[in-house]
Amino acid sequence: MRQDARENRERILAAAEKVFGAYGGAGSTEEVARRAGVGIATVFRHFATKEELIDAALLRHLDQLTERAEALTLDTDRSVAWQTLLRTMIETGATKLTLASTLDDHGRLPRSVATASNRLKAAVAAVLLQAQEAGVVRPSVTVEEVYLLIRGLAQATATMPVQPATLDRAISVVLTGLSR
Amino acid sequence: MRQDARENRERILAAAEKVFGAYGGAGSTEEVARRAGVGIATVFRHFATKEELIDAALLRHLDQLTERAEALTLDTDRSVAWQTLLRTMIETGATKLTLASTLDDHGRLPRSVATASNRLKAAVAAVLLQAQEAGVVRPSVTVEEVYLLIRGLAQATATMPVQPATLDRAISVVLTGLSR
Amino acid sequence: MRQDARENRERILAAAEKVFGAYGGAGSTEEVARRAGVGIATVFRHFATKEELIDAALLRHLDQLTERAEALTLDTDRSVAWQTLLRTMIETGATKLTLASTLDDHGRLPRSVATASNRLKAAVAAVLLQAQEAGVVRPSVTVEEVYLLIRGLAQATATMPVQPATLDRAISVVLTGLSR
Amino acid sequence: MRQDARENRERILAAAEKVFGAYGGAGSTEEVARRAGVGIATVFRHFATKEELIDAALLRHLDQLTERAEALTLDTDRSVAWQTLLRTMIETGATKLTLASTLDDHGRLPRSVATASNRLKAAVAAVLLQAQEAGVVRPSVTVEEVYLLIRGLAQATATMPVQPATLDRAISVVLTGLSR
DNA sequence: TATGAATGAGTGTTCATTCAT
DNA sequence: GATGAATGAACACTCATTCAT
Repeated sequence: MRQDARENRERILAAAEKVFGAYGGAGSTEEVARRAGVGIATVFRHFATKEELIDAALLRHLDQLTERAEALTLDTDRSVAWQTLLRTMIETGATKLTLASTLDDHGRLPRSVATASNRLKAAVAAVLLQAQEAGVVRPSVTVEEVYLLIRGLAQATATMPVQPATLDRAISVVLTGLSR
Repeated sequence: MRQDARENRERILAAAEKVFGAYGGAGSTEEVARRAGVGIATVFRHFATKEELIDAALLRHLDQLTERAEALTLDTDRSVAWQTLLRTMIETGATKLTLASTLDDHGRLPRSVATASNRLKAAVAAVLLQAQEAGVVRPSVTVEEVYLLIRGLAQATATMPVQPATLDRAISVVLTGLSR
Repeated sequence: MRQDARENRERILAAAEKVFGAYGGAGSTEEVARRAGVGIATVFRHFATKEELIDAALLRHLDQLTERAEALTLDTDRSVAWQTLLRTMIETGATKLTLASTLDDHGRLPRSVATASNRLKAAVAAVLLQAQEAGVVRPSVTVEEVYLLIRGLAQATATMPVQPATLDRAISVVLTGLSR
Repeated sequence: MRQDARENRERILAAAEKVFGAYGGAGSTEEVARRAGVGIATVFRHFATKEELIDAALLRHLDQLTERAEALTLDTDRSVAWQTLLRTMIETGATKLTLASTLDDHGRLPRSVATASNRLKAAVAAVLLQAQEAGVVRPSVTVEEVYLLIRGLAQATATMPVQPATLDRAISVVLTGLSR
């Protein structure tokens, strides 16, 4: 039964990511259950609260991004690694869920998510440092503003259809602005 | 009583701007009524529908921003005008733009709002052009990416507390990136 | 001003008859005001309560019918007078309003309406008596059942579209049933 | 819990029949819930809409009447069967038919209800035919006017208190009128 | 005096969460 | 352990009635 439970949990989280990603906190828990192919009570057995569910989905998402960022640390071409990181984070929409949960209860994001967020920030910082060492990014740049810029573009593209070319140009502007 | 009605309308719009700005479409109409100090039915007498209310608040906001942008066109120091515009839009536009984009996302966005949105974009384009003529911004830059960058930072700061210094640095990055 | 008030009162009553006749007690007071071309407050100045308004409209209607019935008493051909009365009462939909008000507060119709109703019943009784004297209606018949039959057909035709031919046949059945 | 749900559904329908029968479409869904002894949401889980609930209650009622009418077809004494049918439909059908007709008036009346209504009319036609064959009813009579007369008396008795004796006499008039 | 704006109680409906099977 | 039914609090919206001009 452990196995089944695990699978259910995964299915629920995946469904939650889609639902809350698409509709924000306005997405309904029943919709999540439906997409996951389980009963509503099962969702609540795994996650006591809607908020908890959103947070868990967010966590999963952040962890996945962290993994990717850490993988990029090993990349040899640091300029490429740096650009790839930015693009990846922006495009996978890291923050659709941040948006959802944050708007909901304004400013109260639970410790676990904060931690995951910091872990991600650290991973980004690592890649950033390498980029700075490689001279691709100005030394005075901090992770904070980088993170803010990434989150901004991620949210903006997540909430509105954006021409790929336009996004490219925006990213270019940021990369240029960071380089000197 | 025409006068009273006008005043109430204004109070309601102001309240709506706060409420929907803070909580997005999830904000409740009753909360708007409470903050405006009127009965719930009064809100609905002025705006037949929650959506209509949101749209009206949005419109008002966009118009205010447009006005500011147009005023900046007359500024003599174009570099300052340019920087001021960005900062203003990011700082004050924050939540309203989030809301606008949320509505847009799901295909809503009535003509009037779309029009106001375009008017604003045109005003921004005007200031941008002057900045380019003054050599403050690279000629190849388009309003589109500028707009995207503004919206991104606006949304990001709206949905999460951001250190003012961090925002400043992020804006600097953007300004630099746009300048060359 | 007396004159204006009178006119308004009439206009309001006429509008009320239409509105409540068509939608029953579900018709809205504002709709009445609109159709009467007056402000809502004017309606309430004339009739303190929605119920009062409905009752007044009903009253007017009953009085008009009574007048017609009394006129028919003077008719020389009593068979024709009798048939005409039935037809008239059924077709003018005497009871649309009865229905409306009665359903609303179930069983509580105010004295004034009861009185008017009785006056009408008396007028009908007069015509009935003449018909009985003329041998057109069986002597054992009472106003009560006649009234009930009229009200029934009136309500039925008022609440559903009925083929004129069908109504004619139904009336014939009643006339026949009453005659022997 | 299938069982419980079934029971609740029945309880809700029974309550709806009472409430809407008595107050028409003006009856409130909450009142239905209260009488059924369930929460309001339970009502809406079973019937997604007030209208759906009304329709379902109507359907149930029409089906019950049809059943009774069909049973009467088997009766040996056709005169008695005929009289019983009329009486039954007028006395029990009262409010539900009012309701049905009200809905119909405004063009509602979903297919399922229309179908049930036609089935009932067919059943009545069958009993009528037998009565005509038995010489109890004139051959030229149509279901249409019979139906209209029934509906009329049903509605009239539903909307106003009527002396049983008076109703009896009215029914007698109709029966006589139909017989020759 | 007539008007139109304001009001709050009420209605249908939804949704996160709990309970019985 | 999983299910789906039940629940009540909340929300958008309506309407008879009152108030200020």
